[in-house]
Amino acid sequence: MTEASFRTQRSKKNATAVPPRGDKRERILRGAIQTFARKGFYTARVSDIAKAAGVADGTIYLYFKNKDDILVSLFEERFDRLISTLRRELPALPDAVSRIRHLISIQLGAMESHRDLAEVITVNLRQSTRFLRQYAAPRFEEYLDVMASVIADGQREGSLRQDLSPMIVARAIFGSIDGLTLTWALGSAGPGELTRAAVQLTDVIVRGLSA
Amino acid sequence: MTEASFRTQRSKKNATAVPPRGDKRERILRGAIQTFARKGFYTARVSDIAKAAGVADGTIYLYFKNKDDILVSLFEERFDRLISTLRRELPALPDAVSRIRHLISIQLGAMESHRDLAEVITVNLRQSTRFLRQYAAPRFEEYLDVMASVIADGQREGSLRQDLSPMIVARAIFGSIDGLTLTWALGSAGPGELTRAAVQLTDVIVRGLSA
Amino acid sequence: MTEASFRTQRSKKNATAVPPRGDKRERILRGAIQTFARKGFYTARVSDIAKAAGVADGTIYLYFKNKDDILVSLFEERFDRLISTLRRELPALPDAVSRIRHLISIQLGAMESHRDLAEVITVNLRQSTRFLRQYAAPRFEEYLDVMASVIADGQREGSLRQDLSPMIVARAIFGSIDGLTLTWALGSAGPGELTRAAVQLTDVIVRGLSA
Amino acid sequence: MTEASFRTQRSKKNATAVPPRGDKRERILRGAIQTFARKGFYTARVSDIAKAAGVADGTIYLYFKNKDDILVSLFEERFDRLISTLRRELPALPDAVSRIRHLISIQLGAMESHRDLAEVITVNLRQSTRFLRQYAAPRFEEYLDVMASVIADGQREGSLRQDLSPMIVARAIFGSIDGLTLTWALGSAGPGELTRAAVQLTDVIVRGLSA
DNA sequence: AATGAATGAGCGTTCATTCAT
DNA sequence: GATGAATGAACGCTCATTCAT
Repeated sequence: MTEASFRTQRSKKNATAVPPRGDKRERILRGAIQTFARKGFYTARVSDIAKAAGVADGTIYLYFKNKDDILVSLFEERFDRLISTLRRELPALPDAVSRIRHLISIQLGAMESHRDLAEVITVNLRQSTRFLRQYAAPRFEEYLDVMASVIADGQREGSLRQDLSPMIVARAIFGSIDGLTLTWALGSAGPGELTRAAVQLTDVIVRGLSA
Repeated sequence: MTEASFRTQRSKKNATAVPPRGDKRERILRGAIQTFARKGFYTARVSDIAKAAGVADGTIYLYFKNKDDILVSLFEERFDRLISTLRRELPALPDAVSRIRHLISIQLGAMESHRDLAEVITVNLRQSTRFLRQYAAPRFEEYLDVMASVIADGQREGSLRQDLSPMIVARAIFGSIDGLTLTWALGSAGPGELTRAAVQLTDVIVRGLSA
Repeated sequence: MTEASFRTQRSKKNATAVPPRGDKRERILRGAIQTFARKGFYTARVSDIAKAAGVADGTIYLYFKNKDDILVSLFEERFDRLISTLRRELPALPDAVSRIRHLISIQLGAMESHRDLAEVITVNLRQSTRFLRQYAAPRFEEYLDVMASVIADGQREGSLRQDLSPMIVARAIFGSIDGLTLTWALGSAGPGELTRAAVQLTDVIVRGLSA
Repeated sequence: MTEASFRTQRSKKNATAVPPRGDKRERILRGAIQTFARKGFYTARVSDIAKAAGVADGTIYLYFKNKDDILVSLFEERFDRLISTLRRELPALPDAVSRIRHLISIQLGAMESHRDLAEVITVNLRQSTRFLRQYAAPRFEEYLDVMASVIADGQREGSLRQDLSPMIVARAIFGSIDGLTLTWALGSAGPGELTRAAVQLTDVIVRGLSA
């Protein structure tokens, strides 16, 4: 991954000029998740991904601009789903506390049911500072904003302490979720283990934030 | 980085048979921190590190087995310092709450005063799952153990809630610190910003954990 | 050439997993013969071979495991031809003396018509004792066995002296052929010079061995 | 070994400007023989030779111009001894046949009592055609001349067949000796095995050459 | 003279990407 | 669209050689 490559790669909205029809794109993404999770972004060869996806090496370049673009697209698409799920579901909940509860549960639940993806997001995404800064950070910021506004709402409601910066709290919450996910993904994960951790985490956070 | 290389590389305590005298080793480590922080582990060329350290390319191999070994040594040595600082200072403190406070402050303080190192540890270290699993995890575990035993002590003392798993709490706390560090290192960090965040974080955690 | 590499490199029958179709492999072998003959195995760069073969550097690695494997394959394939030629043709001849005559003539003839190959076999193959011992020796032994059994047959027939060890004689004959080839390949070889030498050599040997 | 390096390296009669006193030079040569025999010229590192000789790496360059020069000097000095021994002893013998006998016995005897040197001469010397052509060939020619003149003398005496080219015979004899030495050096050499082979070889050659 | 830490040119090999089929 | 053989730039590492001590 050329450091410089991040700067320009997303200049075209869609990396693929005319995305050909079919499930191949999705198969490649799945193959990439699997391969990145197993070997890491840099150690994974494009041909490994092709093999995992059951396509020829060259086919990948019909759907993605280059290797970086696979990771970027992966992150973009999966993360977008998470954000829109949250945007759709959170408003339906009555108060800040239940929203925080839901938010943590959604994120940890998503990770628990897609372990490979969890590894890719918690581990592989952090390939380089520049990648994070130039590509991931903005989208990540968006996610943190969702969190922060839940906190801010709660402060306005009066249910949460008002002496805290919503953004700092959001970062800390995100970090704690990420930390749990990471250690879970790395360890010999028992099923449901992550969900159980979620309950305790939520509990601590909610109590720590309550007015 | 060969995935397999982690398995054996640290078999000898010291990668360099007879580390020649001098400050060169330290200069190389510093050059590596700087270079990894700027470009990421994989994108950093060994010759970049050499240039940053002001030595010839070949000199690096007098002090380190290979490129991997630089990262590993980096992590090992800097992390060891953190752990031993904690092991030395924590017992002097009177109760669990002040120990948690100190622990968070030490870790965030260390990061704030060594921003490049912070980047390397929060970002570059996560190069591959296998790296984490095979090399970093054990040492990381050691660190979490220190945290967990502070929590467990507090539970025995009666100052902390007893319905929480110390290990889960430790992971979450570590994650939240790591998350703050990451966003700080990536952002345009104002001086003291991290320290300020630390206060709020500590406050939430302590309140969340209190009996 | 790692000394150790000979031990395992031939573990798979065919170094190339799925040798792609085409004449490229043969072109590379020819380029290698030319290059090794001109510069010697160690001094020849892989890129020299590629250039001589008219392929890209990387292409070589589609057909050969590594540089060593080129030399090994070269030797293996060309030597095998010689051995099977002998195995096919010798039995047709009526007596030991004519077989010896033919054998010498075949070997020297093969060398005379492939001067570069002659150089590679007489000179470059002797890169290291370990190479000879671990790889070349067995195949070489096979060749000597063919020779030795011709001698032994002659002794049984009664046409050759019986007070000599067939294997020692085979080694000496091989050496004398090799010596002539070497000096011929190194010198300013007149055409037919080697063939003329062959006649004299044969004559001496046959007379020296006759009962 | 740069191919080009042979051309110029011997331009100064003595590679070492002022050969410093002492046994170091000899120790280095012995270390080199041992190391070359074990690992081959190219695979042997200069530091290996230094270790075998019990001197520092840099010391080698006080006695030899470079790595090539070690091999060249080795060959030169040891071969010179052989040639002068022959030049001294052969004239004392009464006839061509006993001279041939002695010559073979001297050469094989020298090899048998210095196995490492035998390996170096039969194997390592053949590093590259250019080395042989530019450096070894002349001295080698000198040796062959000694042999050839013994043959020519015998032909003039009438004891040897006159229909053979003395030079071709010399090459073949040298080759046969070399072949025996090589297989002996590579194999699990029993003591005296080479001497025994010598008797048979001599016998065949003498009979083959007799008028 | 002797040392051995330091140097840096040089090369084998990998692998993302291309393109003829 | 799909393929996969071919490409060649790029880089980690080695090791002969130098030179300050």
